[in-house]
Amino acid sequence: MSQGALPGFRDFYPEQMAERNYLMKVWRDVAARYGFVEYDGPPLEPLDLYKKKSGDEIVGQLYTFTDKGDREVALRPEMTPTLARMVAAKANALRKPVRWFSIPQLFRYERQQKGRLREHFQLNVDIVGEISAAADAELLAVAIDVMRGVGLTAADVRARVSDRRLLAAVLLVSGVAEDELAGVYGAIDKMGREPRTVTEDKLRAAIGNPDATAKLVSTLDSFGDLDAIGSRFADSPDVLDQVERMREYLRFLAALGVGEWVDFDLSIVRGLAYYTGKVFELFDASGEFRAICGGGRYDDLLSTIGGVDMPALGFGMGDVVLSELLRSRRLFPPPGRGTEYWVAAEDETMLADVMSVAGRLRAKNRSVEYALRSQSLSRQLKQAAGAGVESVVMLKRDDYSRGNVTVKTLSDGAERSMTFQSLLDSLR
RNA sequence: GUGGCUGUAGCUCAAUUGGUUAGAGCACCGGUCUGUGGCACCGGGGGUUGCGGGUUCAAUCCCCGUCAGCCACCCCA
Repeated sequence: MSQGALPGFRDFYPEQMAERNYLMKVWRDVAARYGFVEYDGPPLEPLDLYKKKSGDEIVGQLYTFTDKGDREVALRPEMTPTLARMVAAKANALRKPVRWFSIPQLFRYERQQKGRLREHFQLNVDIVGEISAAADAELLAVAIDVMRGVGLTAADVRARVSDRRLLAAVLLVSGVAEDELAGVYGAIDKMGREPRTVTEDKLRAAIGNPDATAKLVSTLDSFGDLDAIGSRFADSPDVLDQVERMREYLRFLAALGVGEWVDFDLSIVRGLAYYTGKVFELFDASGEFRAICGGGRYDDLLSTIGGVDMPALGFGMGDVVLSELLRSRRLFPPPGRGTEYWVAAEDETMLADVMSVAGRLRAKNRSVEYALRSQSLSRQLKQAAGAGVESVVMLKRDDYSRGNVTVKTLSDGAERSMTFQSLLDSLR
């Protein structure tokens, strides 16, 4: 076996490159449809940029090294800190709200698994400077429209939405202490993937007040039902206020035409510590793959990183899981047509004539190939068929000396004789 | 980083429960069909059986290590 790429890194052969280009085109088209403009930043950043946001423990999961100028640097594991820096630097000059997107290649030093490599491309879409839930709805609609753009339906993919503030209100009203919230978040985040008894044990361990635990456990069944949450906590103004905000969000999503993709699910927490409000994840409905996309509101990050107080929200959608899903559903488009014309000569001494014809066709913006050495006509046609060209321009010695060529259509074998000039004239 | 499963040509798989020059199909390259392709036929390249060690008269097959892949944990981009 030859040694392949480094673990978790990919070689993109033409076939995979076509898939990657297709996906990126959909990403760009959909983002543009919503008025987002593309930006990019450096793939290498100061290590401090990530420490500032996530603390020192994140360093173990990054590609880091000391450069020749003695700087601690890291390959970017995510785009948001870079975005925050860039926006903060020009905060006053930018028209608000900022609607930017990017498709960075990101790196993470972790053991690879299906759907999770050490390198991937990720669509990042962010809105900065807008607190309205309309912005949250707009953001999720972009992610869902990408699903539509690649041919997936609301039966294939579900968007699960929640809000940190609603969850916090429910927990606090139930009697969970402020400093216990983080531990409870962890247990709730996993409740969809673990037996209920495990979740209950974790809650008991995380919460000091037994009454609070009992109340919470009895509420878990209602986590997917916003109305049930509302009626269960009807005596809590804090919860009701958040329930009403969630209803507004869901109304906006329906207005944007993506309501049928969305499920309310209070157990969506998202791991990142910086999310402050609405959060969402996109999953394939069969549960076969990892999350396709995750995002939400992170109103405090700009001030943490850039020293500018601006509300912000965004999502990341990686190419790995989505590509796996599209491959399994056979949704990648068939390879596009490659070369249009193949120039072949009946006479093996005519290679220079072949090149001349190819050159003039290329000057007309046509893609043209030919055998790079003199070969039998049989051989040339075989190569033309292998290359998948539509037409072969055949040069026969006597004919060509009078300015004539024969154009053969490979699909039906039909041949037409014409002057080369008329062929050129027919091409705009 | 921890644990489990797996590892034979580019791909999919064989190889009498250790037995001697590791095979086939597809793919690729070339040839014939006496200069018009996709068919058919013929031929060719390509494996130190992931790598290293051990047991044995003998290892693709058994044991250990290592690397890689897959899965779970961790963690989430």
